Amino acid sequence: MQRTNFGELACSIARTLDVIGEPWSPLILRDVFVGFTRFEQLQADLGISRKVLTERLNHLVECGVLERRPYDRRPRFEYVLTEKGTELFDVLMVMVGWGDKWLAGEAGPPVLYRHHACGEISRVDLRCAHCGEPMHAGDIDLLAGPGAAVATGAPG
Amino acid sequence: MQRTNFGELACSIARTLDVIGEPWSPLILRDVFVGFTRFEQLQADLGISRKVLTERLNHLVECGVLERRPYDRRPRFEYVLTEKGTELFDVLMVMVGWGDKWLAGEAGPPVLYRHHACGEISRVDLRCAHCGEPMHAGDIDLLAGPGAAVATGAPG
DNA sequence: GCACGAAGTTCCCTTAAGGAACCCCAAGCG
DNA sequence: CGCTTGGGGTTCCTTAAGGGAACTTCGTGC
Repeated sequence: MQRTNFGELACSIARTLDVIGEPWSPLILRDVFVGFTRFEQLQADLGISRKVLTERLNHLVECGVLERRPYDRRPRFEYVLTEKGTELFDVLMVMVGWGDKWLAGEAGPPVLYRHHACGEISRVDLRCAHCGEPMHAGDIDLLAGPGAAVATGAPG
Repeated sequence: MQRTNFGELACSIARTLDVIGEPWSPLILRDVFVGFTRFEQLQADLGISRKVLTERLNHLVECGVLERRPYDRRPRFEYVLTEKGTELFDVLMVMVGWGDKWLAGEAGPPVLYRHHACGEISRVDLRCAHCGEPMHAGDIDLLAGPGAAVATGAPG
């Protein structure tokens, strides 16, 4: 599969996909966040091919999303989220919110989030960073930004 | 590439990936949102293979994220976001926020969002739907929910 | 010095993406 | 009526990526 490289597009969605758009990558980040930080743990939990897991981990480390660090005098390593990677978890939380609403069905959400600040079972909601009001697809206009390419198609 | 099917996992991230996890799907949704709603427009703007575009559109329609509807007496169709698809745009907005912050570089964001409610150029922020305080990776505990599988690995 | 276990590598097979050519169908036109 | 046009796909071939299992490497511990 000769896959197109999205990273060159003047589009932050495409660029983000270049980091976590490959199959398994979001699930790897989820597992690392949950506490499966070692190669064997990830491989066993996800059932991913060892070859692909190696590739994904290397890529995520190169992108600065994960950090590979030794945890033993023997050559043993664990993968931990960097600040950049931790912030990427926002994307996953929103995916969970959507999946819980539209795909969970009768059984209900497989996982619940308890919010530290209020102690309640809750979910994320998108708000405007400026005024704090809800901010969804219908609440915005798109404008060309400073990094817009000169003559490309759709923006992102 | 015999790709593993994520949809069966008791994990809302995996389930959401089953809908938009394949290459191009998020970019197709972005384009549809921006106004590229026809096959030829999407193909030309994205530079995607017609075969793959056909597959992706069919899948997104099957998943209830897009609706295919005629716009002419001739067999001409356009793809529009359903409510389910519109809400999925939340995920893309958060991806844009992260990409703008971590990947845009010197040039700055390629696209700006103006929020209708306040009229300002802004970005999304994740808040607790219950108390309204910020809600990010470090602000939550995970608990098993009603839809949790009995004996699987990491939750989602 | 031998087994062990984590962390990869290597190899082969299958399948998905790219890309270009081709097809179908309803108008529109002469 | 027959020809052309253009949107919306389909077909076919090539290439590369994922799956899976076997193999390697390197420090410990016994």
